[in-house]
Amino acid sequence: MSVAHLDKLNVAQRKAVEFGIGLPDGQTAGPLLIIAGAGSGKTNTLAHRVAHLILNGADPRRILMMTFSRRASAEMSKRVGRICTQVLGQKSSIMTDALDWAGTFHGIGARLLRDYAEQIGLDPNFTIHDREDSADLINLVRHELGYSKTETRFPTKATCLAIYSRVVNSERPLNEVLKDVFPWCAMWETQLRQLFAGYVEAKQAQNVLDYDDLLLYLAQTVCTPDLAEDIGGRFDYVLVDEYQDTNRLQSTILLGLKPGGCGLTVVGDDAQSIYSFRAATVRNILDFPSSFTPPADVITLDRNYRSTQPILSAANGVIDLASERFTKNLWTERQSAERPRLVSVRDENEQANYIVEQILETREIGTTLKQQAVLFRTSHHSGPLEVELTRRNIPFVKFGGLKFLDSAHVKDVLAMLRFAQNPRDRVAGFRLMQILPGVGPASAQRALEDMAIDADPLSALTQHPAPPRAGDNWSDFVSTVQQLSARRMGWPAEIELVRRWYEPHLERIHEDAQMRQADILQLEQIASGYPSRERFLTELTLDPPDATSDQSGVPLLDEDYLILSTIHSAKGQEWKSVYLLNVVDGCMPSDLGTGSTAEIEEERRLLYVAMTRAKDSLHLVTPQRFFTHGQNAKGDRHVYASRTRFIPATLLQYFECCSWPIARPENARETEARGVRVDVGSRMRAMWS
DNA sequence: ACACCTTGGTTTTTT
DNA sequence: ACCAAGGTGT
Repeated sequence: MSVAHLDKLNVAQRKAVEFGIGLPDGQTAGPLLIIAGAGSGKTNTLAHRVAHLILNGADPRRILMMTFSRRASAEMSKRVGRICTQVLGQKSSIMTDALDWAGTFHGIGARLLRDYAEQIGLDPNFTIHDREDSADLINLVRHELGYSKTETRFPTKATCLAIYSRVVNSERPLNEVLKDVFPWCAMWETQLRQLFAGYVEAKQAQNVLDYDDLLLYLAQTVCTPDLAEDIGGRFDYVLVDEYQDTNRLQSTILLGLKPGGCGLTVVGDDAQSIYSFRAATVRNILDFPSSFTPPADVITLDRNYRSTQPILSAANGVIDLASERFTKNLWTERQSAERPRLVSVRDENEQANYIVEQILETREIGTTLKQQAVLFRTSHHSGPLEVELTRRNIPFVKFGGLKFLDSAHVKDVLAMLRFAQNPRDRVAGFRLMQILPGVGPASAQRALEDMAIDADPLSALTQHPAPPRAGDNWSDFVSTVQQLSARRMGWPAEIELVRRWYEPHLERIHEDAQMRQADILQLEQIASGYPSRERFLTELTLDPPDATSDQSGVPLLDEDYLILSTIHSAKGQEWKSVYLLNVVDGCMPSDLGTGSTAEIEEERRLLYVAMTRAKDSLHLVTPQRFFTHGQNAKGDRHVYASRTRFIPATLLQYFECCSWPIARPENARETEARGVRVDVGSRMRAMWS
């Protein structure tokens, strides 16, 4: 057996790859925790371990690989595929095709729940609500309970959902969560409890699951002895990447799947924990070894292969100031004379100009656009840059932030498909009916009520009298639903039917119907890539197309384009050149996240994650002022900003500090020489005299 | 009674 | 530039 692939690994990596493989009597490896710093070849090591397992006779169909985010999951699958090709040679495509239990916790959850639905009393036709849908449903219950008319303002639907989600994901009681995370809502504890009870009942009556249910139901399932053995027995090896991003509920699932920790490997880095707003906790990593008897083995990877020493020194400097650390500083042998740049510019427009110039310059010397990325804290920070890129015809793809699927018109079309799939889905029905002119919340509720109490909701809908002023629109709607449910035309012809029903409404409702229509045609394109309506609906909510580029749709694969990404979505990625926007207080840390020290610490780790994405060159840009688009009560248009608090004066030694554009005195003189003065005001007055 | 319009108060990051 | 209450018109 060839072990050549192991030669490229360092001692620690190799230990992690070979851990517990080749034990006598076919014993499986015990639990293993790999603490791995940024760029230490973490995913690579995991991928090698998978390849090595297969090489040593493990059945790829019985290997489960999970992570929290879709981007990380895609990266993991890609790397495993590549390593397997190298290691396994020609057999590899058969083997990697069989490795199909790879995905996010939510995606794996959805898949397992469809398999076990019958056994846990779930209708396998369940539909999945995204966050918006869940909020809408919670809002319906909120109205029913009369909480929209309270004396003082009841929390909004989004806040209610956030609280609910936090309770579920952190596995903590409501009163504690309220006290710690949502103190301003603590007075509503009783009402919230009632609201959540109603919400859960509504979901069950409508046969829908929300994101949290995918985990919650799975956790419940794997904690039921018989089923646990059955599900756990399907997998010989369970590997989890980005373990610091998991929360209590997810660790419950893991421990349920593999109570003894046999075949379980998790990889993580506490310095990169940036999802605590989703109840992720570093305690999962810290407590992992002692969750088992005997405790899990721990292997640490602290050699960085990605960045040059100056970049790494700066990043280490930032994370050194964190109040709590568990992992060691990273080291590398990649020397370079170039320190990361800290660039001061006047405002966000100059920031955009600076970045565009640098990017083009870098491309001139041979770094493609794809090897460069612009990162930012919140999605809208890239606004001015996107304008500039579009103006100068530089193609880009943006990850994170507003999605295609969030736009109203796309949601309308999807709601129709969902409603036909599952007529008990009230959120979908409620939305659809109100599209029709002359139909509002009251008429919609009445129709849905009729459907809800009927054993056959569809026939209840046909028999329901049309609302007085809805006219023909109502019967058009009903017959469209019927045709879709009858499934005569098959997929993807169905979506064309939906489009034809929706088009007149689209033109009536929206001024910019043209652009929106193009989106719907694009949705149709995407839809035709899926084998069935069910698959399309499920996979679209769990795995929506997350990249948005300027209008014309995602650039072709062979085209070169620049990457724009939120820092969160950049996790696990790397680029030759990285540009970080708005490295100023108020953006990093976001002034929304400066409440508690824990939040500030998370913002610091965020900066660390961003900086460690860079291989060769790193630019942190600090505009002296930036726009806050009217969110403060004050509504101040621009705010004067100072450098982020995470880079105090003591750390400036690690950076090359400069301002841009470089002041050129002769330019100033030129302007003055040209300086013809015009009194525009007097000309204006002259116009009217 | 209901749909639709106006006005006032918000907003991160991901599944 | 977006969502949730209250007011107005049919």
